[in-house]
Amino acid sequence: MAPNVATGEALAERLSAAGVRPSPNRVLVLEELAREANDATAQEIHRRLAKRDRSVGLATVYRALSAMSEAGVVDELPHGSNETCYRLCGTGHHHHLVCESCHRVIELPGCPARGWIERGAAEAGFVVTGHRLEARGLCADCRS
Amino acid sequence: MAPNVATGEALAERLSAAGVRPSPNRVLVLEELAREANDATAQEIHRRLAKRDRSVGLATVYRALSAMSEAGVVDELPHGSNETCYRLCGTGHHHHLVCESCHRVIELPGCPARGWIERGAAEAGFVVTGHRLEARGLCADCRS
DNA sequence: TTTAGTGCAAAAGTTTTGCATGGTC
DNA sequence: GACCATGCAAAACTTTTGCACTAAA
Repeated sequence: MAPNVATGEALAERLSAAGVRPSPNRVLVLEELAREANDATAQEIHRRLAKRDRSVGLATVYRALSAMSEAGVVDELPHGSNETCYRLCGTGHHHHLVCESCHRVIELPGCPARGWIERGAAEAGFVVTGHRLEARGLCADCRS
Repeated sequence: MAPNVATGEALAERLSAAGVRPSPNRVLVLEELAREANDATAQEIHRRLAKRDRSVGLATVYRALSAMSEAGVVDELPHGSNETCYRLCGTGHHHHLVCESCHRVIELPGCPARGWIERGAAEAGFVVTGHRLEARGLCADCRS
């Protein structure tokens, strides 16, 4: 089954709501991301769209992801490598558990870190603007 | 004052202990990192060494940082941008609070996330191999 | 008519690799 | 000699930018 069932229209609305004009290409990029349960790079999305005869210029893919990430429509998951991964996630505050081997992504809802960070930050005279928590592991499939 | 007072010898020992042969160039790179309270990229280290007439080939800097990071001697802090930052940190488990404006780095000792991750992972059938938590904020200086 | 979006090619920037050389065990 | 570390230059890649063109408000 499709990992993230969402029509183009629903996704377009999501863009509008976030203040990003839902141009055809942006919706295509977001659709492609919605078909992927895990994460994907700009290059991957570009390649996949091309394979489906929905080719979108690479620069446009980058610009689209950038805009959507800025607007909070997609998450940026920079897990270590030198390419940026993107994912279409749930809307609540959550963190990620990523399989090191197959890149499967699990959302962990909630957060254990907020208060802890605030306390440490106050001590150091910092004002916290955000945080990211990412866990690595091996999924059941990749362990066997 | 030097942010991280450490002689070349002490650093060399640290490398040996981690199973990285303390070649002169590796020690130079590590020394340069020790002079920096916050974080630095491979390019920065390369540039700074050159300025101090201790020039080390760029490829060597990359290879050194790679090896030391692998061995756990230095931390890799991939905070978003497309360049990798490195830092010479304390040895205990800790996380980082980074100033968005000046890149000042504070270590927050301890960890609020371990148990929480383990619980979520067990539910999803994952085995956890590690995690990273990074907080962003503004330091006192940058707020004024 | 004015603005925003797009494709293409070129540019910029970081990181990696190949290879020849020199040092070390 | 075998192995590791190194420098240099070239390559590989990802991402950004400039520019001309098109579609849309």
